[in-house]
Amino acid sequence: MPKVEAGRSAGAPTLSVIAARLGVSRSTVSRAFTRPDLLRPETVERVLAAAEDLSYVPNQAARALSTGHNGIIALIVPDIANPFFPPLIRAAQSGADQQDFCVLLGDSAENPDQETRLINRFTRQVDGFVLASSRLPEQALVEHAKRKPLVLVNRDIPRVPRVLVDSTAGIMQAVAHLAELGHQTIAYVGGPPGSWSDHQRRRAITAARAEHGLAVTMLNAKPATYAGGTRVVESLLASGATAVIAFDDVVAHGILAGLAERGVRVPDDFSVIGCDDVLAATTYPPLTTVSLHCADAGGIAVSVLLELLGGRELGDVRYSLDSSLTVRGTTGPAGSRLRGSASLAEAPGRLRAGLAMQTSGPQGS
Amino acid sequence: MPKVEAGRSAGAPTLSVIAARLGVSRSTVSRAFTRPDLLRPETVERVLAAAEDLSYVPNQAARALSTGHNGIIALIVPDIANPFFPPLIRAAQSGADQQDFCVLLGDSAENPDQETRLINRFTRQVDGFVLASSRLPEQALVEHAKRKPLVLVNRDIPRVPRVLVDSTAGIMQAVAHLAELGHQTIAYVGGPPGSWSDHQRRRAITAARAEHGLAVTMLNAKPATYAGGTRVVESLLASGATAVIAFDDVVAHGILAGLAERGVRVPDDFSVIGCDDVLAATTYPPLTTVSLHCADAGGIAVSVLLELLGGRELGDVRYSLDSSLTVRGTTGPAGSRLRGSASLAEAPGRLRAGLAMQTSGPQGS
DNA sequence: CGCTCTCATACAACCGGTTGCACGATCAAG
DNA sequence: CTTGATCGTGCAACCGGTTGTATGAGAGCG
Repeated sequence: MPKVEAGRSAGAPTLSVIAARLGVSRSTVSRAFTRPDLLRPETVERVLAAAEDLSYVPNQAARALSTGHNGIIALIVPDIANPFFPPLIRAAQSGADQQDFCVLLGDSAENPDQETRLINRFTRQVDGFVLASSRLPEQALVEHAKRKPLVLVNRDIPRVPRVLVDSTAGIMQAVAHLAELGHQTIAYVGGPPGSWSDHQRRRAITAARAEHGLAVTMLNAKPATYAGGTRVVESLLASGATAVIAFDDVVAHGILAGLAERGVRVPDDFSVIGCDDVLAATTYPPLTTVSLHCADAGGIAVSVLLELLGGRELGDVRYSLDSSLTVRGTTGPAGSRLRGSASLAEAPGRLRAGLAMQTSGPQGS
Repeated sequence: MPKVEAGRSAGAPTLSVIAARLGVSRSTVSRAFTRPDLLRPETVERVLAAAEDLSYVPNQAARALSTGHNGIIALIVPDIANPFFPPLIRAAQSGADQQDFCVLLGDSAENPDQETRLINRFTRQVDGFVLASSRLPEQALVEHAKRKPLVLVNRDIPRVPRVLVDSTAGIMQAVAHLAELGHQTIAYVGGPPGSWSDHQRRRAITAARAEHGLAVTMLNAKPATYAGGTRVVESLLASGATAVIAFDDVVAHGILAGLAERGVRVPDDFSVIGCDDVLAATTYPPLTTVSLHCADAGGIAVSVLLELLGGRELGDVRYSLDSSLTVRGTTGPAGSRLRGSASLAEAPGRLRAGLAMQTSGPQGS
């Protein structure tokens, strides 16, 4: 069995080998691949046949060296395991692939320093960047954008190409939906600090609150994970809310679990709305959530980047993808919560106090 | 604002620029980075300072051309969005990063042709491959392994380095667990054709069945997704089983949804066990599942690959990671299923027949 | 004081493609 | 039959590093 060499592959044939074999020059062989229109069709034919025969694969490093582009773009996300990203990554990879680009993936672990490290490392080998939900300060991003073509996802910085998954409309619909169901006090459980999406959602909720005359308690899942969602349930119930909008589907599921543990039934006693619509397919009842086009964002970001690489002048690019509420099974009419008493029996003092307060308030529908 | 050039970055300084500026030769500059021990410390100092000053970044393509290695490894998975993979990908990326390697990610969409395309495309730019759950025929993989260093995850091919997430132990425990709970007829809902994991799980179940004297119905989720899981519920109930082991957590959740739709309560009426333990954090009650060390698999695969690239001779590498059952909330004692009659009331004819058959059989516990 | 020997650095070839330009052949038009 | 355009191909420089070898300066030694 032939041993595979570590560095350059064993007998990987080069242009010269093919050229020698055919008695033509290296440039002819090269052109057979890059500019076949300059060659006699028959010559192209011969070269390709020989290449095929030797299973020749052009050396991309050499090509990159002379042409100045590598055919690679970098995609950096804060957390691959966050279900928001895989669809985005997949779309990005597929879009890149269609135009003969590869994707270098980086996971910054929600850590700006790590993100910077990755950017610096990748800079050597890629033609451009897509940074999804970057946690870097605006100034740093502007700086990087000057050095290499760069497209942001879910960061809104003027004059830096960006693709935004805009949850405003969906969140507004979510609030309206809860209002229609008769909820009067709701809560928002926020996400990680520095998250553009979180900011945007907070703003949307605040705006919608006025319109519908609701009381909104702002809480935070710390961290913004399933466990964080479960943990926040105590304050959530104490707040007197009868419905919650969560930063994302993961937190929403954590909240669902926390509610279930306390015997609070969903949607009978409490309504829960998620955000992202990436986990709908994993619970029963299925989660009412704000659907975003996160996969599209990945595809669009890549195509913008490739346009940029193609040298096109695009001006100030700012794509905004809209959103809408998808009503499924975790939202229902308000006012029935006090029937379920299991939660009261088991509830700790603070929770009970919260419920008592709630009782004295006005009850809708 | 300085325009960023498409191809090679605007004024990206090269070795020569630094060399000229310092009045030294290019090789000296180069060695300041690669072999500083050959230079006078003071010289190294000066070079590094100048490099820093000009924010010099070595051109990886040029480096790759002369050294023969790119500092990139490829990782190809069948489906990024399958929650089994993100932890694996993250571990792989992080492991690679620690040794100054980058990861090119490919998604084959469960399609062997696409997988081959990606491999061929990537071959130009990477030093080696990690193929996770490859859908390629054994022969093709052996062939590829001859050309480039390659490590498989969840494919067991002699003389090709491989890391296996072995679910046998966990599945055995799962069957034992169900037997202890008094289940006598159980079902296995299998995964995608060609999946090594599915094969392995089938074998484990078959082996365990004999030991515990259980009847096992083999079913298939088509496709092996949430929707497929939901769809298989009808035949599942018709089979007379009172518990099911699903190919993976996603299918298990689909089954949970399908059961819930029919009013079959879990775990009171029916027990469900998943596999992978990657989605436990998304339902209530939390899923009883077979825990695998999928993240570890990614990390190990990468470190094996890097050892290979380092030129180490490792012999026939075959890592096997074990598994175990994690009991959570979706499994319970058998025998109570017939109490829940909602499902009977709504059940279509075939389902009812299935239940009738079941009734005539022996009932445990 | 001259001769090694060592050390730091310079020179130049090379990695494997790409590409502007030159050259010779072919062919049509004058 | 000459002339000039056109076409196909070869030549050679170049991309930006790496690395084996040559060179020169200075230290150590007799």
